[in-house]
Amino acid sequence: MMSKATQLLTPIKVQDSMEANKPDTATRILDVAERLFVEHGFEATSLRMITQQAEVNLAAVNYHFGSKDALFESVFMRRIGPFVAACLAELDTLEQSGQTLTAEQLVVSFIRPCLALSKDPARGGALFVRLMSRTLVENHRLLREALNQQYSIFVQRYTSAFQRALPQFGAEDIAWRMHFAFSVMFNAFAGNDVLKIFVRSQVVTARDPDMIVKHLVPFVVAGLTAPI
Amino acid sequence: MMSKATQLLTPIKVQDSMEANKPDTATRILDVAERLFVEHGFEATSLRMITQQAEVNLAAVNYHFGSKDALFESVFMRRIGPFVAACLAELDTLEQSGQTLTAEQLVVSFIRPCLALSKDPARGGALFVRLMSRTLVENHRLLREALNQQYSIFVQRYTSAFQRALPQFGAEDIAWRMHFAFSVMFNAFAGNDVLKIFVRSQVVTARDPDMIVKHLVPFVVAGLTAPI
DNA sequence: GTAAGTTTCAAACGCTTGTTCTAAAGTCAT
DNA sequence: ATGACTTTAGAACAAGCGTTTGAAACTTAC
Repeated sequence: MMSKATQLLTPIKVQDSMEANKPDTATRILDVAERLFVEHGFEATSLRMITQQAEVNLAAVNYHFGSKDALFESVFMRRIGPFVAACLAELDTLEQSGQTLTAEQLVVSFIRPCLALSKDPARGGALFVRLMSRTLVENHRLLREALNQQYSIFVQRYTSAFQRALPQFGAEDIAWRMHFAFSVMFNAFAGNDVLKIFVRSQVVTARDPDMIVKHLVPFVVAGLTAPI
Repeated sequence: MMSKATQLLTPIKVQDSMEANKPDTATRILDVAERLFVEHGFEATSLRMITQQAEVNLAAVNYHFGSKDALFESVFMRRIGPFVAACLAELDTLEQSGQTLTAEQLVVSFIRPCLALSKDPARGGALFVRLMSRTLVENHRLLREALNQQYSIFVQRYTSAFQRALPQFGAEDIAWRMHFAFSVMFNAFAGNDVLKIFVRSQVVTARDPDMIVKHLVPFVVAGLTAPI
């Protein structure tokens, strides 16, 4: 297997324009695995399902990624870095303006990257948010180990930003409200409509991202800023 | 296998007080399966894990329930009926008072049964709410088929109640806000803290149900009633 | 053209899965 | 105690799982 450093130095291969403009093996595996992990979950997705749909050999997964666990980690890591970076960039821009930030601005700084993600199929579209919500509820090894401290800066930055935006609340109140706020935002973009447990289809099944935002922002901001 | 009708007519068996006051085979399977389905998910829970922990024979699951799928359905159905009934009973009590209901009253009418569930180990404690959130994100066959229309009364009752409590909003706005409200309430009781993706432990890990409610109600009510 | 390195491929490995089968054990009314 | 019925028990089943192997095919550099 090519090392990671070697990969970066390798010149980009020009594809035969005739038959295959499809991406290379590893990328095809990542794309298919991402979709199937979201649709069926980690355990219910077999390597044979992945390799068949990606049109690669069964052994290719273990060759390129080492194991099914490592494949999941690669799928997740491919997206989370750019996503967190996008959120932090939004925060940077806001804070550089010097003005006192509102809760709404902070909410939007998180929602905007979600929205961009939802509209960009090249970055997996809305799949990654759904993958995160699945990964969360499936309580993956990945979350308890590798990932845990690596992106803690995300929560730290938002926590201190919200503490400055909502100085009337104590640290514990802020933590609770952030928990609720991010919970509803994540699930909104992931399309987890709890009420669909009880009825066949809700209005949310349309899932126009702009529509989500339009209704989501007032709800979350009101919840965050409500007097105790 | 005993038919369902026969089961209801069978007199309750007096247990030997000496060694086994543990419940009968089917109940023990249901209890263990409920816990393991919540902990590991449906696919990652094997019948052998269940039967070993329940201290019953492997074949007992297929004998009493027919299949693993049917076992899951039984686990779910055992809880959902009483839960929905509790919510509707709260609604009945409120509406019989004749007064105009507030959004907060409606929120509490849902939260109170969640709270009662969380505090009653005999009814699975907080497990059932977690099971629902897992079932939702795992997109189970059960939800797409059997369950779907059976408890639609739940959503109907809350929808019309919220429409009366918040007459300033249109039907679509109500639907969106209910989607958000129930999303955050479910995830709060299920303990799904999205931010724990990024940091090791949040304040929520304590999970004192009364603490959840104290912070949850103001957030949800503010979100529901916020001007558009 | 040769050799070294990289990637693909088919086949097989040992293991676990849900389910089934048949016999044994237990329960209960007559 | 007999016979009908219900429940438990251990063993086995075919099928699917993640992973490994070794050779073939391809690519790249000299």
